[in-house]
Amino acid sequence: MSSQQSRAATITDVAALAGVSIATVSKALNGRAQVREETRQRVLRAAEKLAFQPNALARGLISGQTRTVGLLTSDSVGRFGIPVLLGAEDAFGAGEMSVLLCDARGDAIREQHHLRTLLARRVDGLIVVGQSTDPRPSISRDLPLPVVYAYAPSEDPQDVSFVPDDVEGARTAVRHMVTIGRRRIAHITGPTHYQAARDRAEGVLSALEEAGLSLACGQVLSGEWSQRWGRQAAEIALRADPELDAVVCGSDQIAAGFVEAARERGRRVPDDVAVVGYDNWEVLATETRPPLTTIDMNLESLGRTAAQHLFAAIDGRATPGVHRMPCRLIIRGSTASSGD
Amino acid sequence: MSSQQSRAATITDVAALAGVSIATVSKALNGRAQVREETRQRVLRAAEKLAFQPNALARGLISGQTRTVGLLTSDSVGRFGIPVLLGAEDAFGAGEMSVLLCDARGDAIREQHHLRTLLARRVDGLIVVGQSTDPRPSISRDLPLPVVYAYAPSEDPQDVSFVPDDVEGARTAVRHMVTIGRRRIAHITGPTHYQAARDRAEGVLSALEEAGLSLACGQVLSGEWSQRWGRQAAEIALRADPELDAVVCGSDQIAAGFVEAARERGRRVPDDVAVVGYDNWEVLATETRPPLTTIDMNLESLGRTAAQHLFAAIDGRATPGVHRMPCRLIIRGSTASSGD
DNA sequence: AAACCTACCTAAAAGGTTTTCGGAAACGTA
DNA sequence: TACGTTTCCGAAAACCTTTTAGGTAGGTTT
Repeated sequence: MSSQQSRAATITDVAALAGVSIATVSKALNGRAQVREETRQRVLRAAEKLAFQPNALARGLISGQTRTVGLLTSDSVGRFGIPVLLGAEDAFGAGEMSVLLCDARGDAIREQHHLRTLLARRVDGLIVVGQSTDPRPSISRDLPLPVVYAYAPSEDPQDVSFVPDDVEGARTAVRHMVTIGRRRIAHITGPTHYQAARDRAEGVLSALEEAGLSLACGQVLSGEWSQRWGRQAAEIALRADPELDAVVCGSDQIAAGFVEAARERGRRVPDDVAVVGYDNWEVLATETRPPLTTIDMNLESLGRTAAQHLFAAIDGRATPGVHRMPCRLIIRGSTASSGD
Repeated sequence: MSSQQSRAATITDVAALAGVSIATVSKALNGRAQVREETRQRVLRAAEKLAFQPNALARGLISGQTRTVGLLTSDSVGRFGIPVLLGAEDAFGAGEMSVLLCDARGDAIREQHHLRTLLARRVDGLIVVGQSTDPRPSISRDLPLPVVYAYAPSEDPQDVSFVPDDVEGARTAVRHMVTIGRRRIAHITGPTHYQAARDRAEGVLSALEEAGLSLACGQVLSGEWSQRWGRQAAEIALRADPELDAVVCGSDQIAAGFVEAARERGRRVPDDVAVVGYDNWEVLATETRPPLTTIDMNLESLGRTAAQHLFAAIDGRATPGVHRMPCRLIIRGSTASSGD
């Protein structure tokens, strides 16, 4: 504790220094009328001198508003929760809101515990961030404050949820392949017990149907969300369908594995086989050879939107239901023949 | 707002329901003596029924303690800040502390702004998380609360900082190479304007000297922190020194690039060339072929330690200075010939 | 000179909790 | 009965700020 001041200045200290009452200080500092300009200046100088910061606790006690929201995540380590978190923090940070971060580590007990302390702290609202797009139990029942779910929707349709539109995202990927002239398109993705895998497969199939094409390899190739599976699947797919000219992958990891294996087997990407990934996980997608065309779920934007919607809900204007947020196509070398 | 209760219960409501004064309620709930067991039970039942949660604002106003710490990060997107953040949240979450998250986006102005609001909220302490191990300006001067720096140390030696011991980490990597019988060891790393690159290079050189070896390739190969540079450097190094039998890389990204390029040039890893990375960035390190032996900076542990130290500092027990936290070697296939 | 207005400022209450101190009741003792 | 003890409970102050209602001083009008 090198240079710790005794204690933070209060409005009383400022009042004493400025030679006025605390009521006048409050009005001067908050821009109220009813205070002479000269007096206001005197107060301002005194506050400046004492580095006065109004105690947010006292203020919150009166107003009933803490200007704080809770961010309850179940997915600390994952790369999905973080961008959402950042988008939310971004939206709030612009104003005067602060974010109270709680990580439940996927444990319901811990989540309840955190919920209680957030309630005790009288947060104005709550954002619940999931670790996958699978629906999760609602916590909003009988809760005296607005709640918004991000990434993982609530099971209760009365709640407000924001999720990426994976079906449409996958459709976008397929349409892109069709646009660049590909006809034999396969789909390699993660475990089917993930909603994300099912949604993306659904999108792929519907877009293929629309284009009058059938799925290459005869079926969706489901495995893990790993590079290793991407490599394995590459061998399976390239053997099963030598005419294969495009692969839509369920993740960038899978796509990276595919690209690597295809390259080793002498297939040129994108000339022989075009590849599109999913997630736009930059460190991966930009480092493959060639860099990956991929679908970006706009997670930061999703987080920001969720936060903005929470503002609306705090003001009493909520729009229940699951809101599907658009994804966007990022074109890189794995589908663009003209270099990376 | 489907099922919003009118408003949270206060201690007055509990007192009325239990037929006692608010003072008695407070004492009963906080386990004070001076209250008959039967009365306590009555109060407890009333509180339970009303789902009473003591207002943390009121409580903090009295006690002068908010049981809240601020987490000020400049590195939202990076993979270094996050684990530290998690470790800190972990250490606090175990107790009753909450974390107020602020992201300055590397902007000094925004940092000042966040600092002011944290002060206004009367946080009990502050953790400042940097985005690299380069020293950063102190914010603790004349601040009326304890501050701990994590990952990026403060420029002021009076402050308390926790950083990974990169010099020793790099030495560990080299010693491992020597242990498995390698003699011609090169070092490929990131830009020298990073403290991390300089520290790791220093560690490599000192460990080589200790072992009586000289650096292969004649010099440290500095480039970017990217896979691409790892590939380029592989060509340079393998041409410059065909007898090369080990490479210590400054990051897993560089190591991944090196392994890939070496493989393509027909060098077997680890049989011909052993490779060790840095960071233990799992998604990368476990997906290369073979998986990477690497140095883990124990960032979560570092964050936890910083948080625990902040507790101590809040209690008035601080230990100024830069604390270097040990790294650990993770052995995988890129140095273990019998491995996967 | 009395009444009124305006401009500026202050006293006090409110918000919810904890803590201190005093008081009341019950009981035992002289 | 008078007094001291113990046990339990309640009144009130304190934390810091904002807001409301009221008060004072000076000037203007009748």
